[in-house]
Amino acid sequence: MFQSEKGSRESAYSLMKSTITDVAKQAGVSMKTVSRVLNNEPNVAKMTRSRVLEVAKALRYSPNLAARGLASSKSYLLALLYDNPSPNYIANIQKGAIDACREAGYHLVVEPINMREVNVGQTVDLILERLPVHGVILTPPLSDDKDVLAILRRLKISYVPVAPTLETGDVSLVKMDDIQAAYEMTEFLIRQGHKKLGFIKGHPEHSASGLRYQGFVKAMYAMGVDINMDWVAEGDFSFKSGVDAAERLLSSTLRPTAIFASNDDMAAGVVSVASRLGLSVPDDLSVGGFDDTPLAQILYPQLTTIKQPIYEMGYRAANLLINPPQEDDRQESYSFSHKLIVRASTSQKSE
Amino acid sequence: MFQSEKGSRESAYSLMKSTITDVAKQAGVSMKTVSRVLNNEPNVAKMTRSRVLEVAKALRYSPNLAARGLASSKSYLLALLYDNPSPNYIANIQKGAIDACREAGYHLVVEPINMREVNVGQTVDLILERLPVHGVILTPPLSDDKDVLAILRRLKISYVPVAPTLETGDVSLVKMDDIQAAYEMTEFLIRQGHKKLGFIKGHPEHSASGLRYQGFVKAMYAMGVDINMDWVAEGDFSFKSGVDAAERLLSSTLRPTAIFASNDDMAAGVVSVASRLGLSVPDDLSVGGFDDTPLAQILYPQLTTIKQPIYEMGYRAANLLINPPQEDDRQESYSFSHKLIVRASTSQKSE
DNA sequence: GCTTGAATTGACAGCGCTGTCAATTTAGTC
DNA sequence: GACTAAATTGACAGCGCTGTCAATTCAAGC
Repeated sequence: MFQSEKGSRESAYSLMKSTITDVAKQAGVSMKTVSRVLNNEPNVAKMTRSRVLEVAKALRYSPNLAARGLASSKSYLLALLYDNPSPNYIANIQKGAIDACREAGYHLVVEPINMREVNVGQTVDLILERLPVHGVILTPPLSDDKDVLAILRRLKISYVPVAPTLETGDVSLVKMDDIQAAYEMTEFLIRQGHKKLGFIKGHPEHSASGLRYQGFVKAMYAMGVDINMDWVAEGDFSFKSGVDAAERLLSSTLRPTAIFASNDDMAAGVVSVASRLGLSVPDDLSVGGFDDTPLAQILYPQLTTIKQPIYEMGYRAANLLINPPQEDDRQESYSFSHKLIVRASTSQKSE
Repeated sequence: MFQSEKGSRESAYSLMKSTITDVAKQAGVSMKTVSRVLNNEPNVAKMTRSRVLEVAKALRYSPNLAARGLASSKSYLLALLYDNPSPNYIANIQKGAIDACREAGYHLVVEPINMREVNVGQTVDLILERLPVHGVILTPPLSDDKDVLAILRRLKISYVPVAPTLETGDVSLVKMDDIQAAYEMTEFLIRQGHKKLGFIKGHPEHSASGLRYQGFVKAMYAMGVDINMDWVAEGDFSFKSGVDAAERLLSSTLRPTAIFASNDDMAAGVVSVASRLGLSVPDDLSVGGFDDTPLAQILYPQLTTIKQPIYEMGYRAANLLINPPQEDDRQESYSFSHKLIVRASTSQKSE
């Protein structure tokens, strides 16, 4: 029983890749039982289970993903589909997802998708038909892309959209409350004594843009402060667009005393324009951002901003794919909490 | 011959995953021949090849990665191992690698490795034993990690280190010329009339740090400018360390008129300290960075810096793994060219 | 002890593909 | 045309694992 056919595996086991057969022989059970143990299937006697586990450990056995995938048509692979928002956003989602994967022996395949391409659908189709992934994580703005969603459903691949606008109801999703977060930032600025508030919107195709604007409007309304549409500018989340918007908002003689930009990059643009115009931040102008990217702490002055639970969303998204909740305790959406981070770019309005 | 056993595949082929058997039947050849065509193996008649290709296309056939992997012990998977340098660096390497992968039907699995962990080796070992990757891309500082390299060799997994210090000779690597790049920046600053040059080193564990410093020293020497060791500071590539270093360098009455920081984040720290001290950049102090991260253009003033060929290195690294050069045209290392980008943070020294 | 159903285990086929090697066809020579 | 070597093709096994389903063991009840 302790004899292995394939040469002196015992003496050199630490250098060889052992198979499920090796473990089975050593443990004196069938391959199938080993398989059961390794997959946490029920109906294995406790004794047997622990013996197998022991042998597997001793042999440093680790299952071959390809073989598993072929036999079970599971792949232990998750895909992260993204279309380049900030590297920072992706890096964080990615880190969260990978940590969840690692706990479960899964791996993450990353696939950037260029949505400005002609055949986004075809690209996604090709990637996913070839790669037998277990599930897909979608980041904005892909979370709302009809074509992609349709393909995923057609291929019967489960997916979790991160921060989508549409809640289809048939699939779990992870999100944060952009409206509430923007509300809090706006409320904070107003409580600091600001009445002349400017706002810079994000990229029109990102669903978060609309939500953050909604939060701004809602707070202004709730706090009884008028919105001056001259102080609401379009942006696209880029630094450059923040600069452009700020130039418009700050050039007029009647300018806002605080500007809330829909993300940190644009807020950086505002700060930059302000210094060029000789305006002191925060003395002459308070600036609020959104995201809490590393940038927020690198700028001078450091940005007051909203810390998004990006890592957490990535982690949970992967987790939902790996351990899909049972029907009865499935939630439609999993919401994660943000945090208002007050730094030096905002201050009490001095009358 | 046009009859498929598995039901009406023809009528619904666009919705079904077709197998190599389907293609073989349709094309009237054996599975093996189809396999040959799909893998670009030699010894297939041209006619046959094109016919198979046609059928495959019509059937929208795409091979099952798991099955392929199992049968050939290739996996069509590349792994990117990294230990969190800047998200930006990773994002770029990743993008380059993925583009190369996509051209060849490969996919990229990303695996962050925390080098401060106790058992880095074991972690890597586990990941790679489980996941049958075709090759591994190593980013600094993993490129120089003895344990990791040893494991890779033991598992007989080919790898390409990005910007390693050690050139072992038995493996191809991609790099840029950090010494030359730092030389150019230093030379540039000197030619701008600066004689009082400060330098901030990078993280001691990253090989690039030493190289960049070497370039600085070499240029100073070549241009006949003395190095004042009081103006050479240790850093660790973080913004914070740039701030600390700058505070030291700029606090003394006899301060440098230009500071070359080993990366953009630290340069940002310098700029930040300068503004706080009321020094104008570039009038009172020129600042040079390294990397050309997005940050470089967001800062005010925008940074003069070195643009690294990060994307290109990622692309080539993946490419080298997918299409290993033949012995006779194999190069030991593939070097990519950087570029000095002059922006607003440096200026002619006014006497 | 014997029966019965539940718990546990194993035999075996086969996932979709490629490696091996033998069979067949083609081209080249005399 | 016969013969040989080269080019092309195919039959078949098997990669390492899991699903299916049948076999075996166990515990409980009479």
